[in-house]
Amino acid sequence: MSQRRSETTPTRRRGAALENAIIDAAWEVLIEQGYNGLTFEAVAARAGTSKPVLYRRWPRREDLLLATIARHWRPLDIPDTGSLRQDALTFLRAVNAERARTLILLRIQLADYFRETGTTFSDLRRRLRSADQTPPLATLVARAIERGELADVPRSERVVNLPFDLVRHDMLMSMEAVPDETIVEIVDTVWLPLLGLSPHGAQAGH
Amino acid sequence: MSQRRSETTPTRRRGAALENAIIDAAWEVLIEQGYNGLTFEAVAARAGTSKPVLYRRWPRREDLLLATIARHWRPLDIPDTGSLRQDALTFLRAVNAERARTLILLRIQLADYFRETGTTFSDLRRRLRSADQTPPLATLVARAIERGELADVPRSERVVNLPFDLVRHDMLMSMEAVPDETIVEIVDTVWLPLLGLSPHGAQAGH
DNA sequence: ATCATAAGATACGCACGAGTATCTTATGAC
DNA sequence: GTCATAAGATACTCGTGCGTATCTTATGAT
Repeated sequence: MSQRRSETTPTRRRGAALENAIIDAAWEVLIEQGYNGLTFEAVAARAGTSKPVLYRRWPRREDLLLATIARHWRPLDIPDTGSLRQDALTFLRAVNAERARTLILLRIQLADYFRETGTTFSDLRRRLRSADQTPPLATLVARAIERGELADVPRSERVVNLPFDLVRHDMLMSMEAVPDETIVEIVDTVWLPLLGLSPHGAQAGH
Repeated sequence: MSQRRSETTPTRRRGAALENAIIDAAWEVLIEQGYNGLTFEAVAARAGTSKPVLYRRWPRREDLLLATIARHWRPLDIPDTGSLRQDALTFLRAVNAERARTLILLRIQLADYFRETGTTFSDLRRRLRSADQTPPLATLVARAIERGELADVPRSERVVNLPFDLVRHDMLMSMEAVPDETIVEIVDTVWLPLLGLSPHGAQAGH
């Protein structure tokens, strides 16, 4: 339902309150209608304001789009549970949670934007990150090596990042959350064996 | 350049010649402009014809879209080189070749269509396939077991289909062909070890 | 030669959204 | 209380495409 002011309280929003309402509206429209549905008209209506208000702040659609995404882009915490398996499961479940999943699915939601601008999802990620970051799974593996849980041998990035790539693959194919059993299977029957670990001591994944 | 007839040869196309020209034009527009760019106006212009000609054959945009995809949907041959590794490399390289890759990337090109219709890429695949098919990698693994190259033990679908999922993941992320070294790495450092094989006897991948 | 069919061209009314102009008036600084 | 600023509303021109109506005429069957 529109946040348009009711007639009995003709209060005009200003500053951060107004801009937050617009950015929130833009995010909702983007997620529900995709990039092509993200129009000034639709966002203004959803935010209960009017087009000149948006044009004054974001003269181009790309400006509005990037401001919207930047507001919702937050890196995930990297877990430290004491066990590589538990670290990986915790992290992948966080990736699969609604907020993080939605950001991954931007790869698809913004396909027309990438084509139109000749940019890529990686370009967008680089633009939004303050600095280069170690991939989270590389950090988890490094900690496991420190704990003596894993042998300190060279491993390809492909193998280290494997569970994240597989979870992301399933998300991109289904556009939905990945079942928890799938996350457990990926870690237990694919990743840990490849790393030279067995899930022998694994407890129930819940 | 449009296939519109030159004035010196005012020949009107009919039947298959006309329909093939339209479907070819539709495919080009779809691949270049995405689903939203696939308009009757754009396709008619590209095909060198006019909108009534399209509307007479395909009254709805979805009709035109599905006819276009059906014309280009062809299953890949499953290789039989005598070696699981070589079978997998050959198959994945075919997947990575332009025609097959383009069909995989429809997952992204048609994102707005799927959202609008509440359907999925899997629905589309089911609709286009004459019958349920064994996933190609399952066939390759079955043949390796028959040759005695692999132990005959139960294996999860996840593990069997892994290299295809990883190649597809990289394609969806980059919207481009996957480097050949990546395909070799996926087979040699991820898949074969998981299956209990070593690429020891592996020759150069070319 | 005749003729039914349909290709191709063009125009039309309509819907939708971009982007801007214009207006009223709420609002917060002073 | 005054006043500059901008929120919100509304209207406008323009561009684009939908889907259909109308027309001319090429074409292949007869």
